Amino acid sequence: MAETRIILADDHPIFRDGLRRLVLRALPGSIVTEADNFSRVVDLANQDAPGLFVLDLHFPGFALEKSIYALRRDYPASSILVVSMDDEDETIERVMAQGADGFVSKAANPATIGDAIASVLEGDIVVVDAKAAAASHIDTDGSDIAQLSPRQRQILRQLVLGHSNKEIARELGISPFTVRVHVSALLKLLGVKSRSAAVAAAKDFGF
Amino acid sequence: MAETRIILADDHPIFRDGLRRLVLRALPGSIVTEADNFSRVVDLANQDAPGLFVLDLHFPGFALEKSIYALRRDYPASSILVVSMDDEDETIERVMAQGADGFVSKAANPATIGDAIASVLEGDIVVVDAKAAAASHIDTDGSDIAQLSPRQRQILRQLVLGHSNKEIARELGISPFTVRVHVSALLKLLGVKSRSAAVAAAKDFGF
DNA sequence: CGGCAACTAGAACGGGTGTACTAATGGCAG
DNA sequence: CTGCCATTAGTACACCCGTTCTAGTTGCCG
Repeated sequence: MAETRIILADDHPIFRDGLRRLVLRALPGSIVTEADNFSRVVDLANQDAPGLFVLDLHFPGFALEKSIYALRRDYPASSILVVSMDDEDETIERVMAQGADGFVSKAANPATIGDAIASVLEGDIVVVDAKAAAASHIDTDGSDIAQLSPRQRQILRQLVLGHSNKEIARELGISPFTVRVHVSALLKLLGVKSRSAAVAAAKDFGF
Repeated sequence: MAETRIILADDHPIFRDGLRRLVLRALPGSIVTEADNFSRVVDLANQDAPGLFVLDLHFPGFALEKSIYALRRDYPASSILVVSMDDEDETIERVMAQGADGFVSKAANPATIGDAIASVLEGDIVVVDAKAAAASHIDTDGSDIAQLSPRQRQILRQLVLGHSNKEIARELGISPFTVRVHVSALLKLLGVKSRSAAVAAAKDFGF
């Protein structure tokens, strides 16, 4: 719950984004900084030693047989978690032998990765290979959103843009009163009590 | 802007999540359904032929030399975009030769992938290899959020949970008046005009 | 120690939000 | 054709939100 600093390195923007979301979910209130190459990782760590490194296994400047060891030496108080596409047993062994605190396959489901992040920061040693990853049967969470009427989805999109009822009315060419009817119905369907919560729910789905 | 249906297939949950967000950004109002294996893709397409398939190159049940052709044949009106980690020239050639409408490297930055999705749906043929992907210099968008005070970040976390000022006050053990002061300051710093917009901004960052 | 920033609390005001009604229209399935 | 649902519009009411004040208390940096 503290102000843990976390340095996240991966050269694939989509993956980096996904990992940041996971970290912020697993460790609410933590401060995540990102890098897409190893020298940037070192820069960031020099500015302020993090509680945790979350590292991809293949990104510019990173060398398995050197980089983990270097971080271990220079930032002994920081935990190191490696997240990799390559989850061969041999690779995992080499990573752990270099002194990492954890290894997680990128094929693992989000909840599992989140748990691993939290555990490693607690001081545990964690290994999640492809077999332990488990097929995350696809979220039916979207079902709430999928069952909205077309107009309601349209309204929801406006809410996500932070628009007021008046602005939405102008945008869609209908009365503000009508907008309120739609919003009210929307909140009931999403099972939330305020438009802010509706925005949060929609954004969780990716809206 | 219509109600375009899109089927998204990838067996890596994090990547699938990221792609869904990209699709929903690139095509607001579209309806995205997901699959982590090819037979599920076919099931979904049979229920309702999509305007676009967004497919990973390696996932259970998918065979490059058969599956793209099969979709082309059974759903001739649907566009097909392949998104792959493997962005060798030879692989791209094989994918396009099978009749895909587009190919995008997973290393591409989100904006580029989003553009590709929109273009393919417009009927264009698009190829984005690793060289065209361009290093998406890391978003400093988070800077807005990074410069918040600890208390403000704490308040923001509460906003994202959809809590009212009264609830936040109870949660943090302070007066509702004080909460309003924090929220007001927060909105100014984030450059938004309402708490809903603040939630949207925070969620975009991954909060 | 003096000044600055963060956090706290409250008053006052204008406007926004959410619910509960009534009511009318158009479309589509049975 | 009839009933149901989505959409539209309005009224009324209670409550919440966001801004702008003033003002007191920390704690830290120079």
